[in-house]
Amino acid sequence: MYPDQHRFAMQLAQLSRGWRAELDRRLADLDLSQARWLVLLHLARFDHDPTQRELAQSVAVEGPTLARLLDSLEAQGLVHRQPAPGDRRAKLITLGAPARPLIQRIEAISTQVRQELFDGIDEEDLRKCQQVHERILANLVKAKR
Amino acid sequence: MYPDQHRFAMQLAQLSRGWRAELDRRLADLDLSQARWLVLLHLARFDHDPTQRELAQSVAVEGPTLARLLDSLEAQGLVHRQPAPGDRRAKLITLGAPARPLIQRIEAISTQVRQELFDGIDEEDLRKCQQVHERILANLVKAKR
DNA sequence: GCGCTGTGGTTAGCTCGCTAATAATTAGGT
DNA sequence: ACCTAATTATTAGCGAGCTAACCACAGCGC
Repeated sequence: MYPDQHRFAMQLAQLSRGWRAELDRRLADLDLSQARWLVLLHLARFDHDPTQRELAQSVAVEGPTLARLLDSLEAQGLVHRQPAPGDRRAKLITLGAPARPLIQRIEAISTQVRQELFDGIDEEDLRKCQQVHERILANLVKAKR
Repeated sequence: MYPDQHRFAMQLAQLSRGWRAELDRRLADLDLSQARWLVLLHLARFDHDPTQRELAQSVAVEGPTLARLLDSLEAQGLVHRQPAPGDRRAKLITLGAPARPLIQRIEAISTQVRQELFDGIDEEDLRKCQQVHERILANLVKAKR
């Protein structure tokens, strides 16, 4: 048991906030905050038009959080909500035409940031780190019950 | 270059949110959200009464964020703001008497959570993971300029 | 001593996460 | 067929982070 474990959670919070802030900074001229960008990317990666529920799970966010993001994305004309055939409760989310070119730029910028932030980190260590994260996430699920 | 790096930031966000939520859940009966708890812990670890500035840096939070947290902690009688001798702008933050027993319980619970979440993770991997985090934080500072 | 610049703290207002409660609809059990 | 359960999305409201703008005071140069 080494002594710095109690810093772990704080490190996580700091990292997460800092990473997001840096992205926000570079995406500022696109009128897109990171939360909205993330929705677009996930949406673009689906091979079919997802329901809000599916999209929310993919982005790892709760329903209401996504709903509000979609409100603003829809207002910008970047996505559309369409009635889902076969289930009148659900809505399918589709990418609006103006979103396509944006997504290219977003993908480029986020990749760029990622590369800068991973600079000097051994790839093997990075992979291990992600495994640690996965494990903690799994433990988190266990803890909840 | 392996393909899952783009998940890293999302993993971070999910972890950070999940960890905090789990702590919140277990600390609910103390009338303390995790942000406030964290302030108390940092405060307790100082060897002198810090100014708000010092405390904010320790907690890794901006000034205004801390100010509001202190408002509510002070309202609960858990901390006090006292004029700093020698600088009439600054205020020293001191622990209120009712905070002492709370801190014991908080420390116990957070240690407990930490142990559960680290379950099954090799200590060496964990350390490596923290080093990766540190490096990214450092790169983040570089990126900002 | 006087004014400029910098620093500590607060206020106001934004984003984005959450839960709880609601409405509409679907699915299941009897 | 019908009543109850569960599911989809939304609304309302809270917590916690941030920046920008502000005041009060410190520190410095001249």
